[in-house]
Amino acid sequence: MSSMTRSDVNHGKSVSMKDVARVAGVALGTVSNVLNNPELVSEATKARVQAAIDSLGWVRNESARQLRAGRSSAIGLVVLDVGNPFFADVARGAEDVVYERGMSMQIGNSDQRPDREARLIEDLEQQRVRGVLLAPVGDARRHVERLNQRGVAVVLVDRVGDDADCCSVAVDDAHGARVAINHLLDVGHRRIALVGGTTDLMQVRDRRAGAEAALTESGLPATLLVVSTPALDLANGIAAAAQLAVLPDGERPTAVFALNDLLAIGLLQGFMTAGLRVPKDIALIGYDDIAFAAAAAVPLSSVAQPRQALGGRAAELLLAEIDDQESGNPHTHVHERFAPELVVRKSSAARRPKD
Amino acid sequence: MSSMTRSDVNHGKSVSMKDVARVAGVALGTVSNVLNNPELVSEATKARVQAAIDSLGWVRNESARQLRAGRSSAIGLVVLDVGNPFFADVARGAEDVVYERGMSMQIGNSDQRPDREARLIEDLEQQRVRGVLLAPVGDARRHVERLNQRGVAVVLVDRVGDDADCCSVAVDDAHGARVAINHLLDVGHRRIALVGGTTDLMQVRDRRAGAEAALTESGLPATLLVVSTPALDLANGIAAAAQLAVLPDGERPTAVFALNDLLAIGLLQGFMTAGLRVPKDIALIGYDDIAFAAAAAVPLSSVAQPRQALGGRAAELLLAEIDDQESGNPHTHVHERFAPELVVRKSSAARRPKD
DNA sequence: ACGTATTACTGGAACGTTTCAACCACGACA
DNA sequence: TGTCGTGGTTGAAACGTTCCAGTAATACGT
Repeated sequence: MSSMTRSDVNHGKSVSMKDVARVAGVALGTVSNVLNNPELVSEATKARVQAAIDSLGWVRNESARQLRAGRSSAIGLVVLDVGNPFFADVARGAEDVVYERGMSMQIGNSDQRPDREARLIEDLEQQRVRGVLLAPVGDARRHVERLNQRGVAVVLVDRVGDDADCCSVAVDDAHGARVAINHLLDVGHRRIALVGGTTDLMQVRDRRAGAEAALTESGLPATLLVVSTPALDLANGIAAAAQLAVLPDGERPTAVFALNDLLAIGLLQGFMTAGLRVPKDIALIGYDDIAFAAAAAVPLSSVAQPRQALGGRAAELLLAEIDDQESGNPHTHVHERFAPELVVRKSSAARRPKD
Repeated sequence: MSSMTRSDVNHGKSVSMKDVARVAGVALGTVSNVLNNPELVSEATKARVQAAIDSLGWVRNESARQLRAGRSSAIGLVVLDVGNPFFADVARGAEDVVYERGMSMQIGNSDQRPDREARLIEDLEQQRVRGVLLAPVGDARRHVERLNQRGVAVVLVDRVGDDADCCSVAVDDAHGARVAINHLLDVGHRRIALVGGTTDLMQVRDRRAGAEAALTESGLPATLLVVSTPALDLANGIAAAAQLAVLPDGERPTAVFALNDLLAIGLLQGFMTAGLRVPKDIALIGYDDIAFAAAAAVPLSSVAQPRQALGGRAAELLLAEIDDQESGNPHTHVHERFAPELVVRKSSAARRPKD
């Protein structure tokens, strides 16, 4: 029972730099220097300290480090739905940029619920993150103001933020919707449904507005049926399909513009089980062009967004603002807007004009 | 210039409880009591302190709190690929359980790279998380041992962990593969390909082993062609399809078992562009049964896993172990194994036995 | 031999919490 | 009248870092 292997070393209280210093026979400050300013320490002591660290299995305590520093080196990302590949890609794009700079990123999803969003932001504040990438549900100004006041930089993601006091990156949603609707009109549709979301989401408002504008601008005798859904996911797509499928043939829209691909894929599934054929009986176009869209039962036409670039650019803007803050440079907010691109696939194939 | 609105309040250094105490005219400890032991404080002071908090806009400093507490109230989740809906669902299941208990969860993805995995675990250690949910790439024993030694509980996710000193939740991968292969044999396939992954992933090893076992047990004169891919994602599926498509007709497998749905959907896409028809020219079956499988170009047969339950149960086990640790109870690791379920769809429809 | 740099290291303060022993006033009880 | 709780509050000591003003020792130029 007298042998002591590496594995019994750390069974008492957690080991601190003080312990390392004691074992290495140096002062606490020296240990700190080995870690943070190695050029100030002689090779010999460096080695001794390193040996002590290894033998004790010491691990830096991030809380203490942060407390002393007064701030963390992390940023937060708050998205509407991590389950949506769109946001997964945005997150990936942002993460790459953030890691590049040696910082870390904390992800949270609000599930489109304002209360959860508020709670997440509060948590991030308590953690003293340096910045927040926010894909807001509803009005973001409250959050932006609050965070700015605390010196936390904010970049709005997937949301034109020229009304708020912060940078933003977005894709021109109104334009995307306009293009989608024009395409449907082009191939001959006159009774179109727009499915998705509730108007507390800015994206939804913009896309609806774009769709309506396209319709009126066209001067064509076309109608737009708007179907709201509580969320923009597969399940709601399926439900909406059922709702549309029961309409009598002459009354049912001949094309559907879904406000995102999750909905579109759900609609597609719903139509298929209801015996409606896409695009023959009903055409379909989605939004986001997630990777699954091309592989859908009927390859899905969709409005493509540069997802990863969106996240990456957002992170870059955030880091730039943090840098400016740091160095005392004046910062002017920039609102970057990407252009969406229509990808036409089979789900909206040309229809012989019949009604 | 003498007026002072709420919004200039916090422009100097960050406000601390000491400031709150000063403004409220009480001792520091009293402020703390208002927050953590409100029943010890009179209503009058409680109100005064609260007012001070509001007017100063004080926000708790989580680092200081943690430093004092010696540990955080967070757990970490390390997954192989956040972009994969399988893990998104697992995360969701875990998150729900964790939040229920007032703790928080930090997600990281290793991208199937051992170095990234190690770095993530290191970060979590530095943050003094209470526990880690780990979907490991490669051998987890090293990590488990290290973390346990530090008093950090670990639960292995999607991985039978009876060889490691920790709890685990998993789905019986060998069984799932067996069922899939048996199904393909049943519908008449004799030249089968298995596509996916490299053997450093346990799931891959198990599924391959199960597939081989099914083949030999069947006693049928069937062959299994194994195609490795560096990752289990869409892109690799497409690449693998191209590789298979160029084989001469009599040599090409008549069915493919993809080790996950991402691959399967990629394969499907690849086959379609190569002019092969599923299931007529080549049948296809996936693994995971993610939501997109049913909506794929050809509805995808797949081996379903209880994804959310997996995550939820993992979190429960982790929290239970943490509780035991806390209360000094002895803890016995449990290895929970869920059963996968075959979902047959069109992509593996019966084939008229011809060769 | 003297001041002056330079290099390697030390010791202690500070960060913002939580916790805990001590204290005070005040009424109840003997 | 003294003693004992008791509800409300205080003050200070931790927690584990980083940072900075010193000190000690060595080398350098005059």
